[in-house]
Amino acid sequence: MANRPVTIKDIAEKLSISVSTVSRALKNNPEISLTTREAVQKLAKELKYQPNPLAVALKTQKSNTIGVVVPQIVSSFFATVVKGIEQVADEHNYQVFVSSSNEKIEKEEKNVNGFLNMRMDGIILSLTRATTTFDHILKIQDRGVPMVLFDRTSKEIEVSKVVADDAAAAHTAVTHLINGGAKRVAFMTGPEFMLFGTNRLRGYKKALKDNNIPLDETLISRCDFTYEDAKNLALDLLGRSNRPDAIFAINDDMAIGAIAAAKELGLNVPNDLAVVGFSNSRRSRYMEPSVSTMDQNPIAVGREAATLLFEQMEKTPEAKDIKEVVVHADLIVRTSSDK
Amino acid sequence: MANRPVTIKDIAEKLSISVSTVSRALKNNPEISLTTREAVQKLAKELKYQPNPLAVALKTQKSNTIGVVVPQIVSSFFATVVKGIEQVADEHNYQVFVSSSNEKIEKEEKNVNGFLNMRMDGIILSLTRATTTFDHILKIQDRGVPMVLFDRTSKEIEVSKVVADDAAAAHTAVTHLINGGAKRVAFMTGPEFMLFGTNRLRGYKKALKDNNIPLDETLISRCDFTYEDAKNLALDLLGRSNRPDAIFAINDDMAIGAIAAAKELGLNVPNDLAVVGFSNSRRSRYMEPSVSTMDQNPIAVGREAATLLFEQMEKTPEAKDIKEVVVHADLIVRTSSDK
DNA sequence: GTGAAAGCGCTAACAA
DNA sequence: TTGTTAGCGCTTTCAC
Repeated sequence: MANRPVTIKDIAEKLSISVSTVSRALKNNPEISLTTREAVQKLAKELKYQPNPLAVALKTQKSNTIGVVVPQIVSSFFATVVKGIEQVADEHNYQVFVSSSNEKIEKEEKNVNGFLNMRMDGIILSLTRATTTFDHILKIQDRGVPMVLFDRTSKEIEVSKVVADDAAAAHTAVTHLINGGAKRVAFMTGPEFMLFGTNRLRGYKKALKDNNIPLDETLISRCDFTYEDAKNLALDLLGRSNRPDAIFAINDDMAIGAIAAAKELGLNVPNDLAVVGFSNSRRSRYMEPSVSTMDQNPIAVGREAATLLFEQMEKTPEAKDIKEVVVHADLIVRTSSDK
Repeated sequence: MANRPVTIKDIAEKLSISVSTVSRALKNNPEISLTTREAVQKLAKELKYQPNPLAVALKTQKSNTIGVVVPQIVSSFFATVVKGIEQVADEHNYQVFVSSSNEKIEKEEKNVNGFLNMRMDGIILSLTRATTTFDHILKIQDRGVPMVLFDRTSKEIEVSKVVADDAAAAHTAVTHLINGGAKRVAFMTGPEFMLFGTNRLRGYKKALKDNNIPLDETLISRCDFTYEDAKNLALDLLGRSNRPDAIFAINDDMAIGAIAAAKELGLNVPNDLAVVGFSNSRRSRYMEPSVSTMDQNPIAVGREAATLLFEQMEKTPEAKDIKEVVVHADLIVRTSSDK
């Protein structure tokens, strides 16, 4: 028990050579004779030698790790973004460490500081809703550590970003509904202060305009992001005399609520009511097979963010330029399988 | 740009004292005069000194971190368990690092090795479904690093564990349905090879027996864990002449499917059909307000696992004993709010 | 009460 | 081709 890990020194002693020779041999440095190189590598394998990353990082000032801070990990959107990040980090042979700020700025600061202290080589983060002060972010730049923000970004800091095209996605979704024959498309969304809600609303309005459909403000309705609230809201919408013939819902919870309401009222989806739900992720499986979704494509968000980060890490500190990548959401059309 | 972090040496130089004095002063070592202690601490704060955890860990052979390996992070169950772990780690002033094995044993081994290399002080993990070889687990013990397994464990390794009481939970749920007046309780579950399915089935059977209700094998039905499959299965179940008057569903997807099927058939939930869904988490909000759920209590699982780990870390290597903690699921009864 | 020195495991400039 | 030395930032024994 408590078997000490094998060090470079152990190898050196067994082979009666110096540690520096071992170090070089392990890196396949051609300055070292092939014979010793092979001997070292063979023994290393036998002893299952693994370099101590702490020592390496302390010495080289680089840890081959990147840190990711997300507002919450209990969210398929963020969890999936992380997956995307891990994919490309893997390709670059970097380890990824994730921590969650739980929507609290103090935790966000703590996490960032922790990552900085750990000498991580790059940081990817998505801000808390409450983040209004940016000292900790500036500190990252101050240290010269590459960084990219995604999804929850801020105009107040100059840094590379990966964002969603909320307005364009909403435009696509609503256009799809209109092309399907809808004349009165309702928009179910959340509280006014949510930025992505505002952007999607913009796309909604533009789509109507582009199709010469007059805007009917009564079709824009807001409620909290819960199934129950959405269902009640939809019950109200669909109970009106001039009810909508289509609903664009801002997320899948709302779409599910809308469908439940429609069923309760005896409406057939999608014949009587077409629905497109904006989805964070694969949860669309909860929806009826005939409901189309806008998939926000979180894997792509993650991959783009990581790619941007690695681009920066390769550049010299002065050559770093700021980029902004927009990830497009995919419209996944599902046609009714009713008989 | 590229501002070098402040070190103990910087402080020592500014104060014209030795680094060892600074080191001691920062730890409030009473051997150091109060005057210098205060001077050092003041300057440290001014310069925003933060110890380099790499150097500390390298020197002290302890990193104040624990590692968590989960099969997947895109799962509210595991994500929530991690949250529970973080809570108690926070209380102990430990940092938590999480990595996902994506249900692949190679990745699991890689993660474990990474954590070991990083000299993490403890490891909490939940095995891949495919984990059948345990060399990497034994290596943890071999190194003398405290470890606890949760949820997905194995009888093949002697180690502390935190598990769910699947059988007892199922027993509670089914008893609840019977007490509510159900005579024919159906059990909707997944493929046969899933261990928790087997355990819950055991609880189901025992509950029937304890209530003198004869087992009707036709009420035990299996399908894949998707909404669509569950709905179809329920349509079949509920379409029978002697249909069940209650359904115990093994997870919330299935419960949702069952409810959708009931509605489609014009049955009122819970009057015509009582439903209890076994839930991983808070997703029960998708369910109708009148559906009760067994909450698996993942936060508690996480907290218990971490608590067990810290207990072990405090003990001397030889005094470590193996414990097994069972976390009980909570029955959350929701009564119909129908008017 | 404080400092000098060694060492954690590794890398790299400089010598030989 | 290989070894010696210094040092990354910190802790800790031993001296004074």
